Amino acid sequence: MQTEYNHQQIEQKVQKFWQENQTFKVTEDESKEKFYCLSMLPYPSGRLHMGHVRNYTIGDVVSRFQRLNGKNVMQPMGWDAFGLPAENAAINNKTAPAKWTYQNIDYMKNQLNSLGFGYDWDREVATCSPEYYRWEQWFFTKLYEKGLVYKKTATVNWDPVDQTVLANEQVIDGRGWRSGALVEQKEIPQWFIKITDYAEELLNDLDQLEGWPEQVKTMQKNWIGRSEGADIQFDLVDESGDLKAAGLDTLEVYTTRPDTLLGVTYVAVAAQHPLALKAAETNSELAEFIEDCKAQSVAEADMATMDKKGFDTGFKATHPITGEEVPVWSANFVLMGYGTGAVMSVPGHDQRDFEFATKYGLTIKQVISAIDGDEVNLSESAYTEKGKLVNSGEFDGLEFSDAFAAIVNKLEQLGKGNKTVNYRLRDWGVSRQRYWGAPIPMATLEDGTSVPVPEQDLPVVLPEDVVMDGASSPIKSDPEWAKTTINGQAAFRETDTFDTFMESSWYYARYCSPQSDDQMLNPEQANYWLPVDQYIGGIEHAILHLLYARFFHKLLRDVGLVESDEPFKRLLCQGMVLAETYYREQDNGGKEWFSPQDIDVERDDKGRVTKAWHKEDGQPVESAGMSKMSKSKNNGIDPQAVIDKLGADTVRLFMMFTAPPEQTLEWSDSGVEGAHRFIKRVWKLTNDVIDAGLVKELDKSALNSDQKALRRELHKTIDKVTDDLDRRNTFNTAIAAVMELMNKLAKAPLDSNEDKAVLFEAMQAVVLMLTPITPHMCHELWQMLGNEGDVENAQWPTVDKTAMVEDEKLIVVQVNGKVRGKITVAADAEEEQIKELGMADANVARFLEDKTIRKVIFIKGKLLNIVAN
RNA sequence: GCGGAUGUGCUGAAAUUGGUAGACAGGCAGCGUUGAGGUCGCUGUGUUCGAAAGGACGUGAGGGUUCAAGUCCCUCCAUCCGCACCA
Repeated sequence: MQTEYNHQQIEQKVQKFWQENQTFKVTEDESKEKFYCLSMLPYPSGRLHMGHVRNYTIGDVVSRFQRLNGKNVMQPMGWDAFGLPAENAAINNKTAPAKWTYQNIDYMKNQLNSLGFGYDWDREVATCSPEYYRWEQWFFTKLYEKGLVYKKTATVNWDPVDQTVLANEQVIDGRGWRSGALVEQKEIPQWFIKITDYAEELLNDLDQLEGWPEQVKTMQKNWIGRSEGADIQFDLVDESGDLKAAGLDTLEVYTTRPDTLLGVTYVAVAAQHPLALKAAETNSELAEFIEDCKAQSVAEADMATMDKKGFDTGFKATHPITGEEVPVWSANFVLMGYGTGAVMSVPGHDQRDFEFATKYGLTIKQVISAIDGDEVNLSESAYTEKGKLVNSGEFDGLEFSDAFAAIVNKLEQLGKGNKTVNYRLRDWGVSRQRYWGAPIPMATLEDGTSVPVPEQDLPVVLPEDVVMDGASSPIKSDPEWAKTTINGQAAFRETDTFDTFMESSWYYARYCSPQSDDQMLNPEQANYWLPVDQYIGGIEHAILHLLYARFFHKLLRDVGLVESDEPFKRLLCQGMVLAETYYREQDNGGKEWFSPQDIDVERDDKGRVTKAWHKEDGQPVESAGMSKMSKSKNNGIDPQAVIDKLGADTVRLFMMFTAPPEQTLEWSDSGVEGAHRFIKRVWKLTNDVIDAGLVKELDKSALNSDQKALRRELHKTIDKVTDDLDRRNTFNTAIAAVMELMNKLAKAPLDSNEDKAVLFEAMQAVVLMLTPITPHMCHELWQMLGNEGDVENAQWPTVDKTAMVEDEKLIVVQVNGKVRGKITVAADAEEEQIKELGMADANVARFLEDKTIRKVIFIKGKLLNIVAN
């Protein structure tokens, strides 16, 4: 008796079953191999978007696959609940950020359940809850005690109209997004964590991460940016002694090219450098230049592309080796907050210095010549290759590494410098001047000293019942909130909050003991589960989040909470989800964007889109191709609508089939429908096999050759799918293999007992193989096939190696590398025999006519290439 | 600008170790089922020459290594991601 495939009924029923049976609840079990599968936790923005659906589908497929393979699988989920959007929503909707956040969490949790993800919800964590962030605050005070936390001034974007600090994304073309005022750079004191103390280890331990994509490791390596160079001191010419009195009589610079030291023709300092400020006291033009630099972005991308500008401070520095005087300039591309705020300039051999020197008429001196003796031309650009020294006195003729060593040695003798290792990585600034974040557990005593909030006073709770006025943080504008006493002394709390990267840097560890209320982590539980076996998230987190989380793990290790060195064994970075974009030009030159769901298209006989128009008004629209689903282009597809219409299994299947996980995925309505058709075909074939009468016992010796061939296909498919899901993470090819098998199964006869037994074996395996991807349907089909127990607790199918043995092989025959024939030979045929058969092929023979055979290449079981002329 | 990736039919893609390019799907076309539409099933579908057999060409562009290159090497182009306060 056939039953109709009804996704709503099935999915609701199965989801209820999972919930009632707590199917995905896990505890530590030493008798089983553990598998910790983690997807990056979402920001509760209101509704799930397709990017979430893709990310979490991958995680759920991996989890269910590992479970079928007998592992004790933990798959938790939580909420990265602090952040800027809650503040914006609060201002717009006149609600408190906390209320908005909790409502979103409720809604999105339901959505996650409607997609059938197998989470252990008992481990749920919301990072905005005091039970969570109290441990982050505690940990921060531990780091403070260990000397890993310090305070220094750093630059922020300041909106002078709204009187508020802006995030980089709130600065558009140099102006505040709400006020439109020109944004200024402002220096304010902020807390930093010394990630640079761990730079070496963060770099070296990348080698341990065999399960990480090379590209991510490379990006991290470049980000950390270890370099070997030298710190070099330039004394300033200080006849009056004023500079010495002000402590400004030397400049220290770092360079990776000490071999070019003799080519230094000037030194540049940041606009905010004390030396520049001192010079500006008596030079109003310089003061103006420094003022202009305040309006300039400090983002690396802007720094690299902006106009290089500078101004002569009038000071002179003495070259540490030659004793020559070189001018000291102030330059907009030197940052006060990075390194020493000063650089030496070698315009002959550094492109940026070259452009600067050319612009301001500074001396350009060649000190490097090409090793191959080619002429070095410094009229158009700098010569940045490493080469042989010239015009460098006693160092002439040395090549890079000898020159490096000799010059550093000389500097050491003179007491003017030394060899150092430097990192591009900067310390982690964790202060944010915002309300919706974890309060930084520090306070200032009346004498101005900073102290950590004592453990018994934690957590410092963020008040949740607040009104946002759009400018100042409620805990900053309330004068009472900051007042406190620390160890009996009056003090003011820190009103800045933590960078939200703090919360996401240790949540993976908290999931192991989420309810622990006497310590940050329960080390026993943490060490059972950690490290995470498979971590899945967006490539956009490849550097910052993953680096901070790796750093935190090492910090947790060093306070004795975890044993491992690295948090994430294997990493998968999934690509973005794209959709078509359509627009119409508007009178004001802007574009009006239309949802792809409101557009109809016409195609030519090749299937190419020739015309597109809006469904409602019938008027044409322009296509702007595929781009990332976004509000600004109005091309987001709401997952909920698709789940309601076609079911969660269909959405999951489409997501996993359409592209390999690390590539971008293009949304396609017809593709989704195709996925739905496949699901119905599996449903129907299983029902056909059941209706024909189930034969569960298979007598392998009674099979005819077609039946044997079908079993061979089956076991080859199991073999491939297992490898694709386990080692390769190529879910798309795994599904394609099952589809191919299904096409063959659907055409197979279902008459004899042997037919039925083979089909039963095959459908059992198909259902198991699809269970990770379309779990609702498979749960139901597994029961309909008469199995005892639930598919969630079943065993992944095993490969019958004997069924895979082939007695014939197809050999491709090439002449001079081009395919001219294909022959089928016995699997155990000898090379000589295959050569004979190959040359005997009529078409092959035709191409060998009148030619002499020079060489024959034979690749066993695959190919024969006859080289002839 | 720097760093990382991607580029294959009409479209999404496959080719795992240098060995049959285009599996699997979508679209389109045709046939069947149906009163019709939809559904469902079947067939065809890289370009080009040819009645066919079969041939030539073809993996962003150009060059190279090799018996053999989508895959390795060099140069270039285009697109996407990250660049430290969005998450």
